[in-house]
Amino acid sequence: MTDTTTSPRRASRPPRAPRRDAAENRVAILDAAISELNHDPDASLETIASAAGLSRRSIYGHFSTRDELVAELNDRGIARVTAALAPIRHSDARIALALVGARLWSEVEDVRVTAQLAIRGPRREIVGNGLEPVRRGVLDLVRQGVEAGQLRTDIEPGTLARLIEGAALSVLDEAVRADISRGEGHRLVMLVALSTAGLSWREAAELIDASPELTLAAQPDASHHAGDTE
Amino acid sequence: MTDTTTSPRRASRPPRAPRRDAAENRVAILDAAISELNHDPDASLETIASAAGLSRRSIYGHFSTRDELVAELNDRGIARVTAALAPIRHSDARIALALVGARLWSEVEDVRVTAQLAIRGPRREIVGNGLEPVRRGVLDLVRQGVEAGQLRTDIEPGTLARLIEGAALSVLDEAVRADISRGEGHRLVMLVALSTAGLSWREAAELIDASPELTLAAQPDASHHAGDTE
DNA sequence: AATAACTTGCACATCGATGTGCAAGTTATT
DNA sequence: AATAACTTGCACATCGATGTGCAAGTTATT
Repeated sequence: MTDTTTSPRRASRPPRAPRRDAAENRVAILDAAISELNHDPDASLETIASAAGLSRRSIYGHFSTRDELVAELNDRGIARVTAALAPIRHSDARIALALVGARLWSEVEDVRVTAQLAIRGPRREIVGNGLEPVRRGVLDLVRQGVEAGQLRTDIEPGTLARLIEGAALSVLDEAVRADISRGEGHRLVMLVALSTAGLSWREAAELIDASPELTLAAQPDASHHAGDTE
Repeated sequence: MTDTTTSPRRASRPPRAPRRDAAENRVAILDAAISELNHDPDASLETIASAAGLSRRSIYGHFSTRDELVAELNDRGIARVTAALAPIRHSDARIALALVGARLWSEVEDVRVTAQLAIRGPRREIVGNGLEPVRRGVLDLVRQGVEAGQLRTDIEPGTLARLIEGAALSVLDEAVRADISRGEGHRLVMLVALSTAGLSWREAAELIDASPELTLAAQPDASHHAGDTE
């Protein structure tokens, strides 16, 4: 049990601090869970545990139920997404939307589980609540863009916002499927977001290339092949 | 057991024909399964049975295992998709792609389960095989369009084909979520497919409005199941 | 009206997964 | 070196779901 009793009992020796390896294992479990649940949303604790290099029993030392583990995953995902998207503000809604895609992309692995949980499955409603602020943000961007005459007006903003969200998700799916490089996926998700928003592919490319924020965002490391477009 | 023993035993009275209500129940089960699995891909047989107005036990009179039921659902879905998409051929790949979206849309309810199964979950590979021909078809269309200079060239055809597929799927998701009208969804799925393919929203609208095949396809009214095969 | 086809409800076996308790081992920390 | 923190393996209880057998009921069809 990792439970750290914070309440100091008087007239008793101070309890020893929790061990470091335990904390590492906790992280290992979370990482393994993310990875396994990406492949199969119903992966068992047994599967997750062994992917983390631990026994199933040990998981219960860190999370008292499976649901608690998943909830924690979800919270972290939401926190990351929120943190990544919060600072985005731009006079050009198109650029802002592309940025949303780009930032999301850089969180792919960790965020995908959350996204999936939020969209499908019986808990959709409950889990999705945490993402509400993010969705509102995207919706606001869409509205802003529509008013500025930069985005399509043939689809109702609310719907459009969700479609953009969905389009971005398919890029994440494709990324997992085809093991896309970081740089490639980065550009891809921006292109798709802009396309869904109504731009032609040439307009999208132009916008991205002309905008320093967007090209810069592509740099942050290319763990795979950094190779430019062929 | 619905098992119709076709082998005629000599020197015995001909076995009575299977009853009609049994066939109806079978259909009811399939329909209920489609509907329930749309909400929760892991819906139990109990849930499906009661949605069909039958007892769980009765399902085993029609399907010997749960997997068999799901497999049948899947086969039907594939058959319908294949049948709906096969006749599509058009000199303009853009129109053909929009048609793909439109035809898919008209099968929404029945097809969504199949699509989900094909994309997510541990059986992805296996289930997806049946859709291979369809996917090749879309890929061919994309290639055709790229060669004709009608579609975007900044995304590799294979990837683009899957992204279009994914975009269409999000419309289906949105449809279930927001209970979109048939006519609206019809147009939506075409717009999104074309947008993902690289057209600007104005180009897409123009193309759709100028093309009789596409506008006509929108008509087929809101009548539900036009009548099951056989 | 007779009969086969079907449905239902119950009891039961089985499976995979979750979650607990405990004793015996390891390992980080003091 | 001592000790608390942690992990492990086992046994066990429980749960929800699948699948079967069977006897007793219904209902379509002849």
